[in-house]
Amino acid sequence: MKDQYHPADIEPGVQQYWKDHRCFEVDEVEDVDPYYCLTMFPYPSGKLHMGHVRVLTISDVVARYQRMQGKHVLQPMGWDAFGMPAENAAIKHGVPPAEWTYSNIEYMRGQMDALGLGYDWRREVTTCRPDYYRWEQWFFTKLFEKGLVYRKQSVVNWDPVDNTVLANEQVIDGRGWRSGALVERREIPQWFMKITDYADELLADLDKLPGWPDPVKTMQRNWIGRSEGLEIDFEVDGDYASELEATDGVLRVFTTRPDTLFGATYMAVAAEHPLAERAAASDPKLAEFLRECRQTSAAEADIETREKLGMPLGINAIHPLTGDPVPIWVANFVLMTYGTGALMAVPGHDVRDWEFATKYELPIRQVINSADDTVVDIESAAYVEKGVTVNSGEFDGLSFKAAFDAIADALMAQNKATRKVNYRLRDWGVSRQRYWGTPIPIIYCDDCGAVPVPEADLPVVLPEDVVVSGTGSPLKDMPEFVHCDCPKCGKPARRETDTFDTFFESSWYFARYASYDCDDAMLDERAKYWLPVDQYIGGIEHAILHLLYARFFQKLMRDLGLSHADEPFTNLLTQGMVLKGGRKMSKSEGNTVDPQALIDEYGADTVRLFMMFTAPPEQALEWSDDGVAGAFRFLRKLWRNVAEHVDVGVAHGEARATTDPQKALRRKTHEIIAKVSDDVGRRYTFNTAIAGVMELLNSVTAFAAETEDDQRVRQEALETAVLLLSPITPHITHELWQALGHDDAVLNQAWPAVDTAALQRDSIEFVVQVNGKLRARLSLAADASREAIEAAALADPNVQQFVGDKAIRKVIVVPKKLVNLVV
RNA sequence: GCCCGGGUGGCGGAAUUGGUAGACGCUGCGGACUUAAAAUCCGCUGUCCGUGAGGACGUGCGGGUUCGAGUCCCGCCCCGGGCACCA
Repeated sequence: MKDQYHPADIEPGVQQYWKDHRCFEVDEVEDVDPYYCLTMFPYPSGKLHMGHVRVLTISDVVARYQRMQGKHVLQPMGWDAFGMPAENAAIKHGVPPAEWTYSNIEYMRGQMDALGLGYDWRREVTTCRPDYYRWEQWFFTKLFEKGLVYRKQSVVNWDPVDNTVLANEQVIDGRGWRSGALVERREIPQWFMKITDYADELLADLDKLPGWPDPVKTMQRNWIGRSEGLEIDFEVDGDYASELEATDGVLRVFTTRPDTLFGATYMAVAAEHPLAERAAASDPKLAEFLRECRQTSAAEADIETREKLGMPLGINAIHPLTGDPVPIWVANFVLMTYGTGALMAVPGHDVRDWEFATKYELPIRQVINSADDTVVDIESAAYVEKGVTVNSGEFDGLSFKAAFDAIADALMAQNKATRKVNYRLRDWGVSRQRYWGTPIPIIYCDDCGAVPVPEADLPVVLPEDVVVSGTGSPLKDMPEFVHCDCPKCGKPARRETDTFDTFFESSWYFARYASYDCDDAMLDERAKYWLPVDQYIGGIEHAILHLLYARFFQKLMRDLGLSHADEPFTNLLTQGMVLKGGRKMSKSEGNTVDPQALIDEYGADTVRLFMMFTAPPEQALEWSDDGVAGAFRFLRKLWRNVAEHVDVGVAHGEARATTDPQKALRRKTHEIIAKVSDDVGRRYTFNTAIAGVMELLNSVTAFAAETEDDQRVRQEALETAVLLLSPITPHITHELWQALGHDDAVLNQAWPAVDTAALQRDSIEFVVQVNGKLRARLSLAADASREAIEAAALADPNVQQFVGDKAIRKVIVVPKKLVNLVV
């Protein structure tokens, strides 16, 4: 073999070997243990960025490790190919979105191959192709038939100058990114999916996912936000029957704290609430205020962080138990989309209500006292703990639960309340007023209303040869697309021009990989073979939306009989971002690193090794050019060690250790096998696994091989290093494995096993502490008795100095580790 | 604003169940080899005191629990992710 490591000479050849031998093409064979390893598929933005390289490498390492565990591993790849960037590129460069997308895919696929990623490319899925999206159109029509989709008015960001809907990302400091105009919230009709029908199951099944990180499950629980409370009806003084039609003529509010009902001193409604609009009709100041309220993006973060403002409507509600008038205000922090768009404000016992009441000098009433001796002073702050009711008439002196029940019963007896489970989770709005997406398969007929496109007419193909101008959807300007006949009555009708949210495509692609070439159904039997995904890997930024939608889709597919699994992903690994200079790598920051340049300079193995060594996968990774060079140095050192070893001679056969250096190297070899197996197989801490192999190689370097036995022990150590590294750096280890005298490929080898006999130690180092501070280290027999350990510790001169003539009060011995003398 | 993370040497990080803080790598400094450079190898590298042995301090800040806290508890500060139309 060559004595120098030249990755450019070996990597293309190894990749060709995998291709020629179809190493990563897997079918549904029996009597094997299938393992489905999946990476979140990328958006084809142009070139791979370092975040891609990181997640793709992590997945490839897992897939190759599982293969060495004897699993029948599927690792597919595809493209989340619809989305806004393609439209932006089209506006900027005049390239049709389809052409731009397909050429990006070609380029990025080549980069993935150059990284040595082991995919079954036969199964490639591209979401902008009709053979993919036809099935989600079909799926949508099935859900329509089941009543799981519906159309309603919903808020969007409206740019009044460009006359177009903007994504939250396109609103910068409250203004449209192109026009600079102040953005307003506007309501338009949109399609929704009833994810709230599945809220309870989505919540409960989180407990069936031990392989998911706890923070992700907590975020999803909080996002679903189940709360048990009471819907309370407040009569409104005056005739507002038509404004309150949706809530049976009353102002209906949801609260989780009915025990504080007597402390409600005002009501607050959203700016979009019909009562506010009615009041504004005869009050120009109020109308102006509502207009200002609407002048913000629809993003919750914007609404929640702006200054809390309000105005009285001049309308009173009537307290359902006291009969007192309660003024109704409009407030800019009340969300029309949560609950009923109205709330009862209890400033004494809610932080936000307290601040609002203080600002507008509204009354603050204490109706809860502490259950212990804590002093409650609602003049200085809201008291939000659950306690005992006061100032609540006949309901005084009750605990939270008792007051909740008593007040609920009293109201329900008068038909003024209903026990209600409320969710923070809202139904999923899937309509987008954009071109580059899946056409929503609906036809509008003046007589028949919204009619789903019949299966025989699917797919509704998105025209790809278009000019995108940036104002409005090009589909609206294409009569040949819009004009059609009603599938029900045959009269002229109009086709829906909105497209699906791109989360729609990414909510089921994991299943389609199994049935990638099925052209008569969305999924077939093969989905049952592979699903659920054993290991799913992707960015933490997807912890809520994508992962919740995919879980929802899996349940929908199950309920339509397409799949058997309740949950799509058994184990989840969320990887952190790649940073440079402490900031996210991005074009706008101007701090990107091109993976291709690195592959050209150092080879794919170095890039992979650096990515895996520099940080554990869940943490953010700080980029370092010096670190890449260090990774390359390590591979060069590994190569040189093997080259020098085989130069002496390949030494197959049992590695017998008789001398102390032989025993030490064998012990190190097997300690490292144990450590790396745990790090890769259980902990997914690839950084510490690599550190372990580095330690092993340091031991090999320090080992002088003179005898034939020495040579065998060194052979074992080097083979171990090569096998343990092979999932991470598959090209160099492919070459080195053959150099070490093997004909078969390293990727088909079994993961090495620990020889427990090699781990034996005669003595163990104990740490001696006096009052918890380290004072000595002692080498003692592994089976030393407690008394012997204590005696040896006391005999140490440094320990004696710190014990002195003080009495020993206590001795704590941690077996095989530590002894602490408390004086 | 709300939900979820994170903060350890000059740097990335390690410390897996409350038990030796700083593994491994990078950087830097010193040395070997070389005509020279590259490459490679060896030594040192948390701060302070000390020739040394060793000692004091030290894991964002302030308190607490414990024989013992980077790790657990309470209160803060700062940074990152998400907030439903970026993907």
